[in-house]
Formats: sequence, C-alpha cells, structure tokens
Amino acid sequence: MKEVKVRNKVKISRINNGNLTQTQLAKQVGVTRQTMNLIESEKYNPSIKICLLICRELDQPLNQLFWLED
Amino acid sequence: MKEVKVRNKVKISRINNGNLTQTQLAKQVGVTRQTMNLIESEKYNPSIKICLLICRELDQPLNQLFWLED
DNA sequence: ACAGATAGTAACATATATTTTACTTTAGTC
DNA sequence: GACTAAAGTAAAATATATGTTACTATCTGT
Repeated sequence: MKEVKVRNKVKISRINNGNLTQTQLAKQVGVTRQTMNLIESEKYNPSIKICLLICRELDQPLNQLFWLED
Repeated sequence: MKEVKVRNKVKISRINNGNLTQTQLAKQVGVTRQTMNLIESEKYNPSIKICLLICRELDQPLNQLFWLED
C-alpha cells in the first residue's frame, strides 16, 4: 500500500471524518471546491466564519483544526 | 459602582487581561484600532490570522474567544 | 493503456476585510 | 462646564478572500 504523508489538519480531518472529498466538504460548508483546496494547501488566510463552518462539518473544535503549533 | 453589561468575549478578555485599551491591543496585534473595534462590535468577519494574533496577545485559545455558542 | 473521478492550479471578476482619515460620542477628572 | 482619553462610527481607498471558468495532473479500477 502507498505511503502518503499528509500535513494539513483540515485534510486529515476531512479524510478521517467519513473520507469526504474536497468537493463534498466544500458543498457542505457552502464554499467552492477551489476555496477548500486553497485552505487545505494553506495558500491563504480564510475568514473565521468559514473556519467555524468547516469545524462544524468535521465535528472538531477550532483549536484542533486551526491552532498554530502542531 | 456602575453596572456594565459586556457581551463580546474579545472585549471581556481585553479588559480582564491587563485592562488594555482597544488602541493598545490593536497595536500589539498589528491592526488598526478601527479594525479591533469592528471585531469587538461583531460588525464583520475577521480572518483566522487576526483571530490567532488576538488569542496570542490575550493568552486565550481560539475556542474561548471565537467559538459560536456562549 | 484507457476512462472517470479527484485534486492541484491559474486568470480574471467580484465581494468584502482592512486601512486611512476624520468626525462624534461617552465617561472620567478638574 | 471645560478638558482629555477612550470608544463608536463613517466614507473612501486599498488589499485580499472568495467565486467562476477552465485547464492540467494524479490516482484508481477495468
């Protein structure tokens, strides 16, 4: 089986929580797939509102998905 | 002594944590006073980055200051 | 190897957060 | 009441998040 190294916490949580696709999670959250992709890639700085919606969908607290230290 | 009802969690924490002024906290965080004021007034939707900086200055976790339910 | 699904990006348009400047209001002190 | 510090706002300019469209890359099953 293939070795996959995943850093991003949102991505990890998305996969662990029902193994959703980016598209599915994006739809549930109410953003575009591209936005979800950029957030997972840490290409920018989402609004707290979107962070909260992601947390709600993935059933995780804010600190778990968006805190600084690993 | 005067009865003051404060709802906003950032404001509460700012006052409890060294009794900072909006101007002082804004400077420490690195945003303008107006931005701090709008965040405390919940007039808009700040970026996660600013939320994290506020949490760092006020020594609080994200969930404490920016979670939905009271 | 091919086909379909998923993920990674990019350019451009749009919405909105954030800054800058400035005015008003409120609370405290003399 | 006058003076000052702090807070609440507002309009306009700027920066940047988000959406739209579309193209490419990567993986998975046949």
